Amino acid sequence: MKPDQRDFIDRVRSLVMLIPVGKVTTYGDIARALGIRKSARLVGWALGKLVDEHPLEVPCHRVVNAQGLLSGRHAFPGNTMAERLEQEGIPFKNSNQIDLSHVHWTYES
DNA sequence: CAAGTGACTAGTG
DNA sequence: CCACTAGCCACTT
Repeated sequence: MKPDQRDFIDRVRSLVMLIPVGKVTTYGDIARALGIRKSARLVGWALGKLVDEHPLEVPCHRVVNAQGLLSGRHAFPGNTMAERLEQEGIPFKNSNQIDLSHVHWTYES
């Protein structure tokens, strides 16, 4: 793997580690925090790598798309993503969509 | 090298 | 609210 890709993945990892328990953020929010607003797809790509490399220490399940849909649920075994969110008290609208309005966390400070 | 496909999003009608 | 689009870039075919 290329060094710049390695760096990108590591930067995504450090940002994902900041998401508080019981809160979630979106691919676009992470992309904005990295200064690459238009490349939200790459954040999803990086998360896929992270769930392979650090399935337990990086809370990749706390990242959903801008509509609250669990678009990454297939990268986890079985129903792990929804189970972890449920465990943390995230309010669901239905089986694969959460209610972002009360638990949406961002990097603005 | 060309074209299709995503863990995406904001804009437009 | 839904459908469609452009922009994005790694990866596969």
